[in-house]
Amino acid sequence: MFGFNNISIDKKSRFSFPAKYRDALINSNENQIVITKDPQYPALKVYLGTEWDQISTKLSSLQGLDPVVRNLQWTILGNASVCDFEPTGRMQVLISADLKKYAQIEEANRICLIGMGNKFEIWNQENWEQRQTGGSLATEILDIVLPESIKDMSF
Amino acid sequence: MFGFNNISIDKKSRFSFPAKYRDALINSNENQIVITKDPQYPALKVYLGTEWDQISTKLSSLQGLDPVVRNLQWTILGNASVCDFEPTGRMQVLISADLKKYAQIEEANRICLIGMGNKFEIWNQENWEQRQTGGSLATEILDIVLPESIKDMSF
DNA sequence: ATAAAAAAGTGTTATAAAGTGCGTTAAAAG
DNA sequence: CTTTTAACGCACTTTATAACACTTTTTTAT
Repeated sequence: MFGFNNISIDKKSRFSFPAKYRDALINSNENQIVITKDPQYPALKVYLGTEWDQISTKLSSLQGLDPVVRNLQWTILGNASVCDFEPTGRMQVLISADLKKYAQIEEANRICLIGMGNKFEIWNQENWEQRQTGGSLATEILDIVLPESIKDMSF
Repeated sequence: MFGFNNISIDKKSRFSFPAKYRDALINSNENQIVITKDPQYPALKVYLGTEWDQISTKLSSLQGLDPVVRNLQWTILGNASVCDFEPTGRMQVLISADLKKYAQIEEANRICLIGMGNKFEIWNQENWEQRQTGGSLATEILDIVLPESIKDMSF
């Protein structure tokens, strides 16, 4: 599941997955979708249920007394929103007010949904364009020294 | 059980778990909830009964001559408040005056309840926002050299 | 020590807000 | 032109919270 999509969100903050992903979603047998914060950019990550189970299990098991680990746990686990998901239906997903704020899509009625294979990202249109043209964003968080325990994880 | 929730506490210092966690709580078959102090931050930890049994058993079994271990035992075990909990009911939990003070939510009528998988955290709203945006808090306790005995525990 | 008063804890209900589902219209694709 | 997809609007359902009433415990005064 790849590619760029500019889609609408309704008054109740729901978006629906583009129909082109339906078959893949049905085949992957998912009934849950998880949205959470991207730890580095003002964007959201969208995981399928089984993918999320793996990531969250791994991340929760790490030593939480390490402040870098704890920060990642807060960001990723502490902001995750799990939704029931029916790929045969309308494939709608709600974005919480909190996550909208983080991704700077509070006011927007359109968002960018980027297919990244087994996960998606949600971006504010302007931020996405700026990244694509090589610009950097004010809120980037890049200079973290990662502990060994999370070096082999891909979020 | 994941995610951020801004919820109210009533005049009697009770909060109720968001309904979205009900199914998970019923399935986990819990009838007790334990609230205690977070050893590093001005926040509270909320454990399910069975999870608490494991943590508290493990922690109490550690030898208490090491001052770091002793401090963790005091903080976590010595401040735990066990409540009966009925997931089919209103899912209400009382926060003691002492714990409210520790988490700096004495005056607040709203708190942040953060789902971290198998446990929750309770934060004062301002502190949580500050942590999320990378700020540090005055009361943080970070520079601990951990003894081997607790390196494999995740609280 | 007892009774009254105050405080703390528990439970119920009503109302507004948030979330969900579904039909219709509009737009795009084949 | 027909079919599919996306967007919108409305109605229904669920949830959150504040207000209130009642019970139990603790404190205070006699």
